[in-house]
Amino acid sequence: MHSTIYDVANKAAVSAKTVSRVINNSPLVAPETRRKVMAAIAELDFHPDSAAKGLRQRSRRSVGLVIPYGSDFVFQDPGMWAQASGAHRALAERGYDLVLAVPQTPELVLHELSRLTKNRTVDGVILYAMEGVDVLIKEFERLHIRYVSLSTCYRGQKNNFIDTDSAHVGRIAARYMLDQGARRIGLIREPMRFFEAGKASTEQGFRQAHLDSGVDVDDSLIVAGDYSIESGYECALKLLHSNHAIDGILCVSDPMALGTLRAFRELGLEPGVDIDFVAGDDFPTTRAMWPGLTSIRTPLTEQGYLAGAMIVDYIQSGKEIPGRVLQGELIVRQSVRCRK
Amino acid sequence: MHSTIYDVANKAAVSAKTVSRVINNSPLVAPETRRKVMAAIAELDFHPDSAAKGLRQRSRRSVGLVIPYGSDFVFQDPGMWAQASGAHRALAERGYDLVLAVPQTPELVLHELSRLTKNRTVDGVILYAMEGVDVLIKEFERLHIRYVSLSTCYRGQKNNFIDTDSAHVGRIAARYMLDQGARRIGLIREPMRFFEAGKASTEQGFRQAHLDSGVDVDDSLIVAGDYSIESGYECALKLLHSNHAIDGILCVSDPMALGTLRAFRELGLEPGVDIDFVAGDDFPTTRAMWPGLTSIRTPLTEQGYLAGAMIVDYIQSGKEIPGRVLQGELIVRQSVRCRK
DNA sequence: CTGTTAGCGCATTCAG
DNA sequence: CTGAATGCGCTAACAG
Repeated sequence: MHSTIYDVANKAAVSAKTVSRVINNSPLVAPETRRKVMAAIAELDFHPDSAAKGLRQRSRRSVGLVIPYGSDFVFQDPGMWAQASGAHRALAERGYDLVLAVPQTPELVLHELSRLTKNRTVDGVILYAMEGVDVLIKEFERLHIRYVSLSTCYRGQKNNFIDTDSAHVGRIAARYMLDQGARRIGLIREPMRFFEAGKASTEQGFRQAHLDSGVDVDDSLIVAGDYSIESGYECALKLLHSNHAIDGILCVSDPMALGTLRAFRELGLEPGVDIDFVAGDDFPTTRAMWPGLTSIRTPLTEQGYLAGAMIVDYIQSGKEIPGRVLQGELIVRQSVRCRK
Repeated sequence: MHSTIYDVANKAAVSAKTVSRVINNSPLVAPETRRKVMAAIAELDFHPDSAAKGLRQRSRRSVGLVIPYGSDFVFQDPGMWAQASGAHRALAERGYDLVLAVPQTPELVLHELSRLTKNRTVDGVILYAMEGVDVLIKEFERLHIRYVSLSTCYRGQKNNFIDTDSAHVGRIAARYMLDQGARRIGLIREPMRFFEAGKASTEQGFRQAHLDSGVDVDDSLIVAGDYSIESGYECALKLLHSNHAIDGILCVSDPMALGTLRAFRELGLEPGVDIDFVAGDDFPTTRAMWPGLTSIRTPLTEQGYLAGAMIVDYIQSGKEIPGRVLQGELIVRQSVRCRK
């Protein structure tokens, strides 16, 4: 039913090895021979068996994308999909397939990774760095599992990661709001222990911006959400109902920004009119729902793309690659009032 | 570096075949032998090579998920994630990996599928049925590519699909609105030529409900969106700005519902107070952003799950499986007024 | 219950 | 430039 390299060799009246050379683009084939072989391949609709090839070449040409927090989280966070999208594209361009691995509990992560890598289903993995992965990474290094992490896995990590600079966006967003005249800004930040402890948080940049502007930070105006819409809603209500007069809110993620907008709506507040607001992520959902929101744009798709490119480099070269840190930017629209 | 089945056999002082039996859970192994082999496996940290196994057994234990419309669409539609999530879980439970295939253009779909299936990277595929796939399906059948489609690919398809009944939800949603006293309902429906031509649309159910209630349908109140937030916004504005007095809006998808809510907000309309509204999909985004919306809930995660289960059945049995149609339901909350 | 033989489909020697 | 032999790691088919 499926034809093999020998069928092609027979039809083209050459040896199997010659066919092999043709399909692997070896230059050591006479043009005429190549033509004959190509014709036979087309005629038989021959596709080299990836398992046989992988067995021989010890490479599966595929990469696992591992997200250690269960389907519900993965499949609902748009940021994760942006990263996955970028990774998929980089891999596809390089001839690698993307295998999704979504362990249902954190305990299963290492098991899943062992399976995928040790049985050579994949040549390497891209993994989402969250609190707790540092212990896994030690295992990976011991086991020579090739990985690239999205964000850093442990303090001082030098290689094999693509990170985004949270402190930077916190700083530029807060500075902008302060420059426009806001004085009491509420911050809805990422969860307290989501990333590894060494990673600079949005809050650090937020505080730095205040320091730079000579404005005091009120600790009670800093609250941490869990990236969900609900938590954005609750954090915003908490800030808005506190008896401190809030000037504006800076919210670091898109779903949480949506929750904040719900709180605004319920309280009859219009962002850019009654209160300053900087939203996170700048994803289509919020952008299209509330046009004109000034937002933080983090290059998540690019992060995924670079991670895909990096893991392939690593796999093919065998050499670890220095990590990279990406900078987000502030997209200024109309939700922060100018009162200078 | 990696140990093989022979290393294990040596250490356990048995033959390779016996090791093979142990790792494949054959009952034909003495308990004591099994114990010895297991110990050797653990000691050597042995994992059978998936390529070698696949080559021998002619099965890769993986399934492709093919979405023929490019990354941008795929990675942004929450309904797609829900389906992907369900499919992933079903496959994981059955020991199959999920390989993502996202051809960047419709023309590349067949090529991508050929590659994945003919070179045996995957044992079968789950594919998203959209207009145009019917020609692909003929190819698949000719090539014996095993597939299960999400929704039907061509009129009269009997096997290998998991569909959802659009007409049904259109009918129950419209009937409910009519029962509550709405008389001029705008419908924001799915794109006109998104699914195969034979598939009953929401509009058909919508019309049937009107027929059942003896209420005339005004054709100008039926508009088709493209599943995006923007199109929901534009469709809603079109309906609301028409000089027909609109009672309510029925919107079949969640992102379009979000766009509709933006239109409501801009016009100062409160759903459930100033206008009736039934939203689509009932995804977290809209549900958490606007609590209290009466919504259509389509079991998309279940659809993906069943598709994953079905493709594995098909792969393992070699027999085509009769298709299934899933019914959505109406989740009644507070966005439709009762005026009886 | 266990072992031997052979070969899945391809690519790597090493010769021509 | 081309081909013959050999084996990647595993498991069917057959013995015992």
